[in-house]
Parts: sequence; structure tokens; C-alpha cells
Amino acid sequence: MAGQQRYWLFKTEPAEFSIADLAAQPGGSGRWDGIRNYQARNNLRDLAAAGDGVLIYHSSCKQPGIAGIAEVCSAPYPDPAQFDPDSPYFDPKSSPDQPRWYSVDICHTRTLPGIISPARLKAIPDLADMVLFRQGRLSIQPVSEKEWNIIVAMEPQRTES
DNA sequence: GCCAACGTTGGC
DNA sequence: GCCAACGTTGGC
Repeated sequence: MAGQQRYWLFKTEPAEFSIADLAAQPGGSGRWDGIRNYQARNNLRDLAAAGDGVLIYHSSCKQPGIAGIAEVCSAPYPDPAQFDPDSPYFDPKSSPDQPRWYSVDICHTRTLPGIISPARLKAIPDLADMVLFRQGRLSIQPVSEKEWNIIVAMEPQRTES
């Protein structure tokens, strides 16, 4: 039952849902929904499991980068939004019998005191091969154990401005 | 606002 | 199944 421990990077636009929004949820736990890309879906549905580590990455914003740490705290399950005609994530081609899209719940672990920018990550040789740099658009991407260990140990850096 | 990367769509 | 057109992502 205990599968392999995995690590992930989840991207979010902080204007939509930020690490602070996650921390503010009851119990610091919330649903990661609205994934509408097949590769991201496959990662989530087939590989994600409770206990996996998650780097929360803010994208398309003034200060992009890693903003916090979370943990997967549910098994993957069909994203309810795909069945809701009023949701922007509604998918008329999906059905409860044959759900197309999946969600997991994640639990807030900690919010970093500053954002770790992609430039700073890229400057570290052991991080240069992150999926983030090879396939920047993928919104649910795997992180190696080595990459995870480096990043969670990184000291916060004052945000220059 | 620009532009590169890349996923999706649709005609054939 | 190919591939051009198009739309979206996302850093800068």
C-alpha cells in the first residue's frame, strides 16, 4: 500500500490560488483542481499519492518562483468541477462513469519567507535539469529526490526590488 | 508587450 | 495520420 515516495512541483497563478490561500483554508488543506492538460492529468491520476511532497510554484505573476511547500493528502479522485456546468472547468465530454480529469487534496506545510526565483534555481548546476526548465508549461511536474532535498534546504533570500 | 515553446484543433 | 493554424503559457 505504501507506494514510492514522490515529489512534485505544482504551478498556480497566485491571483487565482496562492500558497497564502492554501494556508488560509480550514486545516490548511484544499483541493487542487482545474488541471486540464493530459500530461499533468496522467501525473496526478496515475502517480500522485498521499504523502508525496509538493513544491508550490507561483507563475504568471510579478514574482514567479517557488513560494511554499505542501503535501499530497488524499488519493487522486475525479475533479468535481468537470461535471458542473456552472464551473469554468466544466467539460461536457466528461461523465462520472468516464471521468477525464482528476484532483488531489493538498495540505499546507510551510510558506517560504521569500520566493525562490527560477533564475536562482537555474544557477544551481544540480537543478539545471529540472522539468521546470525543460518543459516549463507543464503544471504538474515531477521533481527528483535530489532536487527536492536541495530546494527544501535552500535559505530564503531577501527579495530584491 | 514581446516572443518562444508547445498543446490542441480541424481540414484533408 | 499529417500538419498548418491557432491559442495558451509564462518568463522577461
